[in-house]
Amino acid sequence: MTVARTARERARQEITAEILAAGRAQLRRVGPGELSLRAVARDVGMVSSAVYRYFASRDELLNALIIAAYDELGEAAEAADDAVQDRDDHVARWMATCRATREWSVAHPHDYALIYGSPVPGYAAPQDTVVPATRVIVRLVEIIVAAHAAGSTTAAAMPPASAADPSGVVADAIAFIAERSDVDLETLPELVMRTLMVWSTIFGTLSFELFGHLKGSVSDLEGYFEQTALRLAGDLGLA
Amino acid sequence: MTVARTARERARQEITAEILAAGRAQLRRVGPGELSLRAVARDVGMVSSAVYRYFASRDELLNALIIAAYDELGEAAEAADDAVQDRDDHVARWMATCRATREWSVAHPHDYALIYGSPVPGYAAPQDTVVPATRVIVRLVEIIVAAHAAGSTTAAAMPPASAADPSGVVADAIAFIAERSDVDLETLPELVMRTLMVWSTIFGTLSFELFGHLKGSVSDLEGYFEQTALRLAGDLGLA
DNA sequence: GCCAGTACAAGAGCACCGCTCTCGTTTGTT
DNA sequence: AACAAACGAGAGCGGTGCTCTTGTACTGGC
Repeated sequence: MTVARTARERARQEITAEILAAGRAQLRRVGPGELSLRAVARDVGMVSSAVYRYFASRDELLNALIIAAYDELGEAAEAADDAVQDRDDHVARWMATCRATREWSVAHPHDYALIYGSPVPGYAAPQDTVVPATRVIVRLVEIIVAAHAAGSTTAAAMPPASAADPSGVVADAIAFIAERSDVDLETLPELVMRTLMVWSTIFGTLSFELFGHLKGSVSDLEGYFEQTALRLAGDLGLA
Repeated sequence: MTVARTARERARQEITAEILAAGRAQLRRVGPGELSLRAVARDVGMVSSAVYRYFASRDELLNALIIAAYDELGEAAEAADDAVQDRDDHVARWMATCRATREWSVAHPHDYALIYGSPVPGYAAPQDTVVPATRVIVRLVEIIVAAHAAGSTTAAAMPPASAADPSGVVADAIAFIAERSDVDLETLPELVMRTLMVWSTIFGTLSFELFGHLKGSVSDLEGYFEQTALRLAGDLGLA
């Protein structure tokens, strides 16, 4: 896989990694919109045109950085869940995963903006970002499913009287999960609906925090996120 | 207020409005990051340096566009609520306001990205954006308060057993509302907490939709938003 | 071991960007 | 009428993404 045959191939891999690292370093200082390919080139001691041997355009470089950011965030979230001793304490696992997600986001605001802010390249995210982008939500779904399999309250599985059956709008999401795991959620459309909503709430909350929309309304941002995550766990029936 | 004394002042107002309009027109084609002050100048038949007589920098122009976008969105949301005949049908008012918010956002994706995407200028949003930015949430709070004053179920006013008292983290938000209206929510911290969460869910959902994060999970985006808004109304006790 | 062929880094250059400065001209005030 | 302020145009600076050309170092086949 990562075996580098010739010296040239090895060098190519190393330099590609160096450019990527310089890009990530620059993202610690400036936002995605201000990230300059020329500046990255300078940081690695190259002339700007040389970088084009490794990335066809600035957008392609940004795309690689997007994938790296998704992977790092997914890694952090999964590690936090894995670290929970009692695998049956689903609330603890949920909170650990949520906390890790926020902590990574707060620590890497520009990376967060890169993946969850307004898309800078085109509108269509390239296909190769899909898998790394799903790591956090896939893990969250695993926790939710485990909790419900263990007999957590099915309160969240019942739609409110006023709302229509969500089967139609969540069909794609159910298929999405079915493709990626052996979990079949077809009999729990309301739970899937709630999961999508909770997912939106988590990243809506983080976007609000990181983009400054909570300024003036919430000062204890960590405490607010904690309270939010707790209520979301309750909404999902993670007793 | 808008009375223009001299011809020069009148011209200044008109040209400022022209520049702003050209900027908004450009936002229909490109995103905030690609908005070019020089292109805006060309559109209004000026040389780029002349624009600096009206806006000190590109960021200041963007800031004016942000305020305009906030105001347009707030206007759309308020108009939708005002159009509901039965003022006591709080669910109808809630849904109308939510729908209008989504409709404006979908119709103006670049304006949406400008105000709810990653902030392009600095980190601190200038003070003069605060008031227009609050129009939607202030209206939503009015509906929620009206519903609870009318005796809607107080289910949402009770925190789940597992979650701590949210009074601490929502204190600023309560003060924020108290400053802007004669509503006192100090006795309903859980409702305020839920309102903040719901607010995050709405814009988290819209950001996910507009920034492409629901691609592959939800195809009927309008239906999904509708179902989401209905459940949020339920969560808030808008019986 | 030599020789194509190829990957590579560097440099010049293009069009565009935000922004500054200067220079006449127009407008409003005294 | 005289002065000052506001204004539009132009040139120019340093920066950007990207392309093209040029010379060089490496690689695989003979």
